[in-house]
Amino acid sequence: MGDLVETEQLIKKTARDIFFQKGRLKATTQEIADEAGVNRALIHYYFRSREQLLQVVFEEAVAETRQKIAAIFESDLPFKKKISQYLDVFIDRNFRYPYMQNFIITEINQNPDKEDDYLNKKRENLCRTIFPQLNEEIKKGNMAPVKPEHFIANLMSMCSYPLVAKPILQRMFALDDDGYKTFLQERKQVIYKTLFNEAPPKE
Amino acid sequence: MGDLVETEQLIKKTARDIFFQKGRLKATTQEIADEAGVNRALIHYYFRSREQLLQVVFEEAVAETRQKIAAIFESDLPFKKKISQYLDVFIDRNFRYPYMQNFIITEINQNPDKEDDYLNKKRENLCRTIFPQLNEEIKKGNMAPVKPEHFIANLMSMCSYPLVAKPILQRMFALDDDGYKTFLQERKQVIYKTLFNEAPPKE
DNA sequence: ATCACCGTTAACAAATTTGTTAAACAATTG
DNA sequence: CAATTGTTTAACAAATTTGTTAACGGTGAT
Repeated sequence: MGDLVETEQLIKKTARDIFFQKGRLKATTQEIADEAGVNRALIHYYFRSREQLLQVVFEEAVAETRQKIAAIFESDLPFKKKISQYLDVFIDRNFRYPYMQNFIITEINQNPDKEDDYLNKKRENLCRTIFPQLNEEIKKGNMAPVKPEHFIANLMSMCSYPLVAKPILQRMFALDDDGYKTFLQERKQVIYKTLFNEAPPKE
Repeated sequence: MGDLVETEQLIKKTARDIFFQKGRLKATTQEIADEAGVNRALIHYYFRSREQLLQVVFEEAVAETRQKIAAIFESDLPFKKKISQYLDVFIDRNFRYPYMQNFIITEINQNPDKEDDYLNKKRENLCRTIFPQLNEEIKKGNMAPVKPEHFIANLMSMCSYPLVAKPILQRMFALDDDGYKTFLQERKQVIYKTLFNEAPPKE
C-alpha cells in the first residue's frame, strides 16, 4: 500500500518509542517491524541495518535536545537563570524519553573509543561555554566556590540519575507513575537549591 | 585436570571481571570461557545457563556492598558521619566494579516487574532506616529541611552517576584514568559539602 | 585391578537473529 | 495501455549463540 514516504517515518517513530520510551534496548528488527505493522525487510530497505536505524533515531533525538540546551547557555540571561531553564528543559525532555540517558550510557560504555562526534562536540562546547560563566559567578560572590568539573558533575548527576534509575527510585519510594512525575517536577527546585543553597526565584 | 573446586570459582571471578570491571555486559559464554581458559561447556556444567551465572555473580557482588552499607546506617554514629562513611564505602567499592551500577540499571529497566528480592529488601530497609534519622537531624537544626526522598535522590545521584557515566564525564573533562580516580576521590568531599553546605570534618 | 565418580572435552542440535534476493505489486508517466 | 520506478513481500542463507550429550580421563575406594 503506497504509504508515500510515511513508512520510513513510521519505522523511525516506532523504533524511537520502543527504544527510548519503553526501554526495550535489545528489541529485534522483528519486534520493531511487528509494532510498526510493516514487513521486517523494510527496515533494511530504508536503513540498511538495525544499527544504522538505531544511529539515525538516536542522532535525531539528541539533536533536538542539544540545540535547546545550547541556546540557553549562549543566551545572555543571568547564570542562575540559565541553570533554572536547563533544569526545565532537560528534565521535561528526558521525561518523555526516559531511557535515552540510559541508552547513551550503555552505548558509550560498550564502545568507549568510538568517536561519537555529535555527542562529543555537544559536550566540549558545553564545557567551554559554562566554565567561564561559572567562574565569573563565583568571582562575583554569587555562589560558593566550587571546581567547575564538580559543579557540572553535580548538576548532571542530580538531573540524569533519577531519569536513568527511574525504576530503582520509583520502587524505593513507593511511587506510582504520577507520583514519580511529581517527584521529578519537584526536583527542579530541589536541585537548584542544592546547587546554590538558596531557593530559586519565583517566576 | 582435577582443579578441585577451583574451576567454579575461576569462572565466577572471570565473569565478574568481564561484566563489572570491563563492562562487557553482552559477553557470550564463549568469551567468558576463553578468558577463563576453560571449556565453554563447563559454564553450563556449573551454572546450567548463562543467565544463572550472571545471577550468581551479581548477587554475590551485591551482597558484599549491601552489608557494609547496612552496617553503617545501623551503627550509632552521628548522622553526618554516616554519610561520610557511606561516601567512602560506596565510591571505593563501585570504583572497583564501575559497571555494576550500570548493570543494575539496565537489568531492572529490562525487567521492571521481576521481583529482585535481594535488591528490594536492601532498598526498603535503607529507606526505613535513613528517613527517621534524617528527619531527626533536621529537627535538631543540624541541616536545612529537605524531603527525605530528595535527599536520598541527591546522595545516590551524585555518587552513582559519575560511576555510571564515567566514559561521558571522563571525556568531557579530558581526564585520564588516574585523573578520573582523583576526581572521584575529591567527590567525597564535594558531595558532603553540597548536601550539608558545610565542609566535612577532618579525620 | 576394577568400578564408580567427577571434571572435562568435542561434537552436535536447536533457536535466534540479521541481512539478502528475487519476484510481486502499486503508482506514476509517457 | 505499457513501461518504468519505487515499495513491499516471502523465502532463503548465513552467522551467532545457547544448551545438550556422549565419550574420555584421572582419582580414589573397595
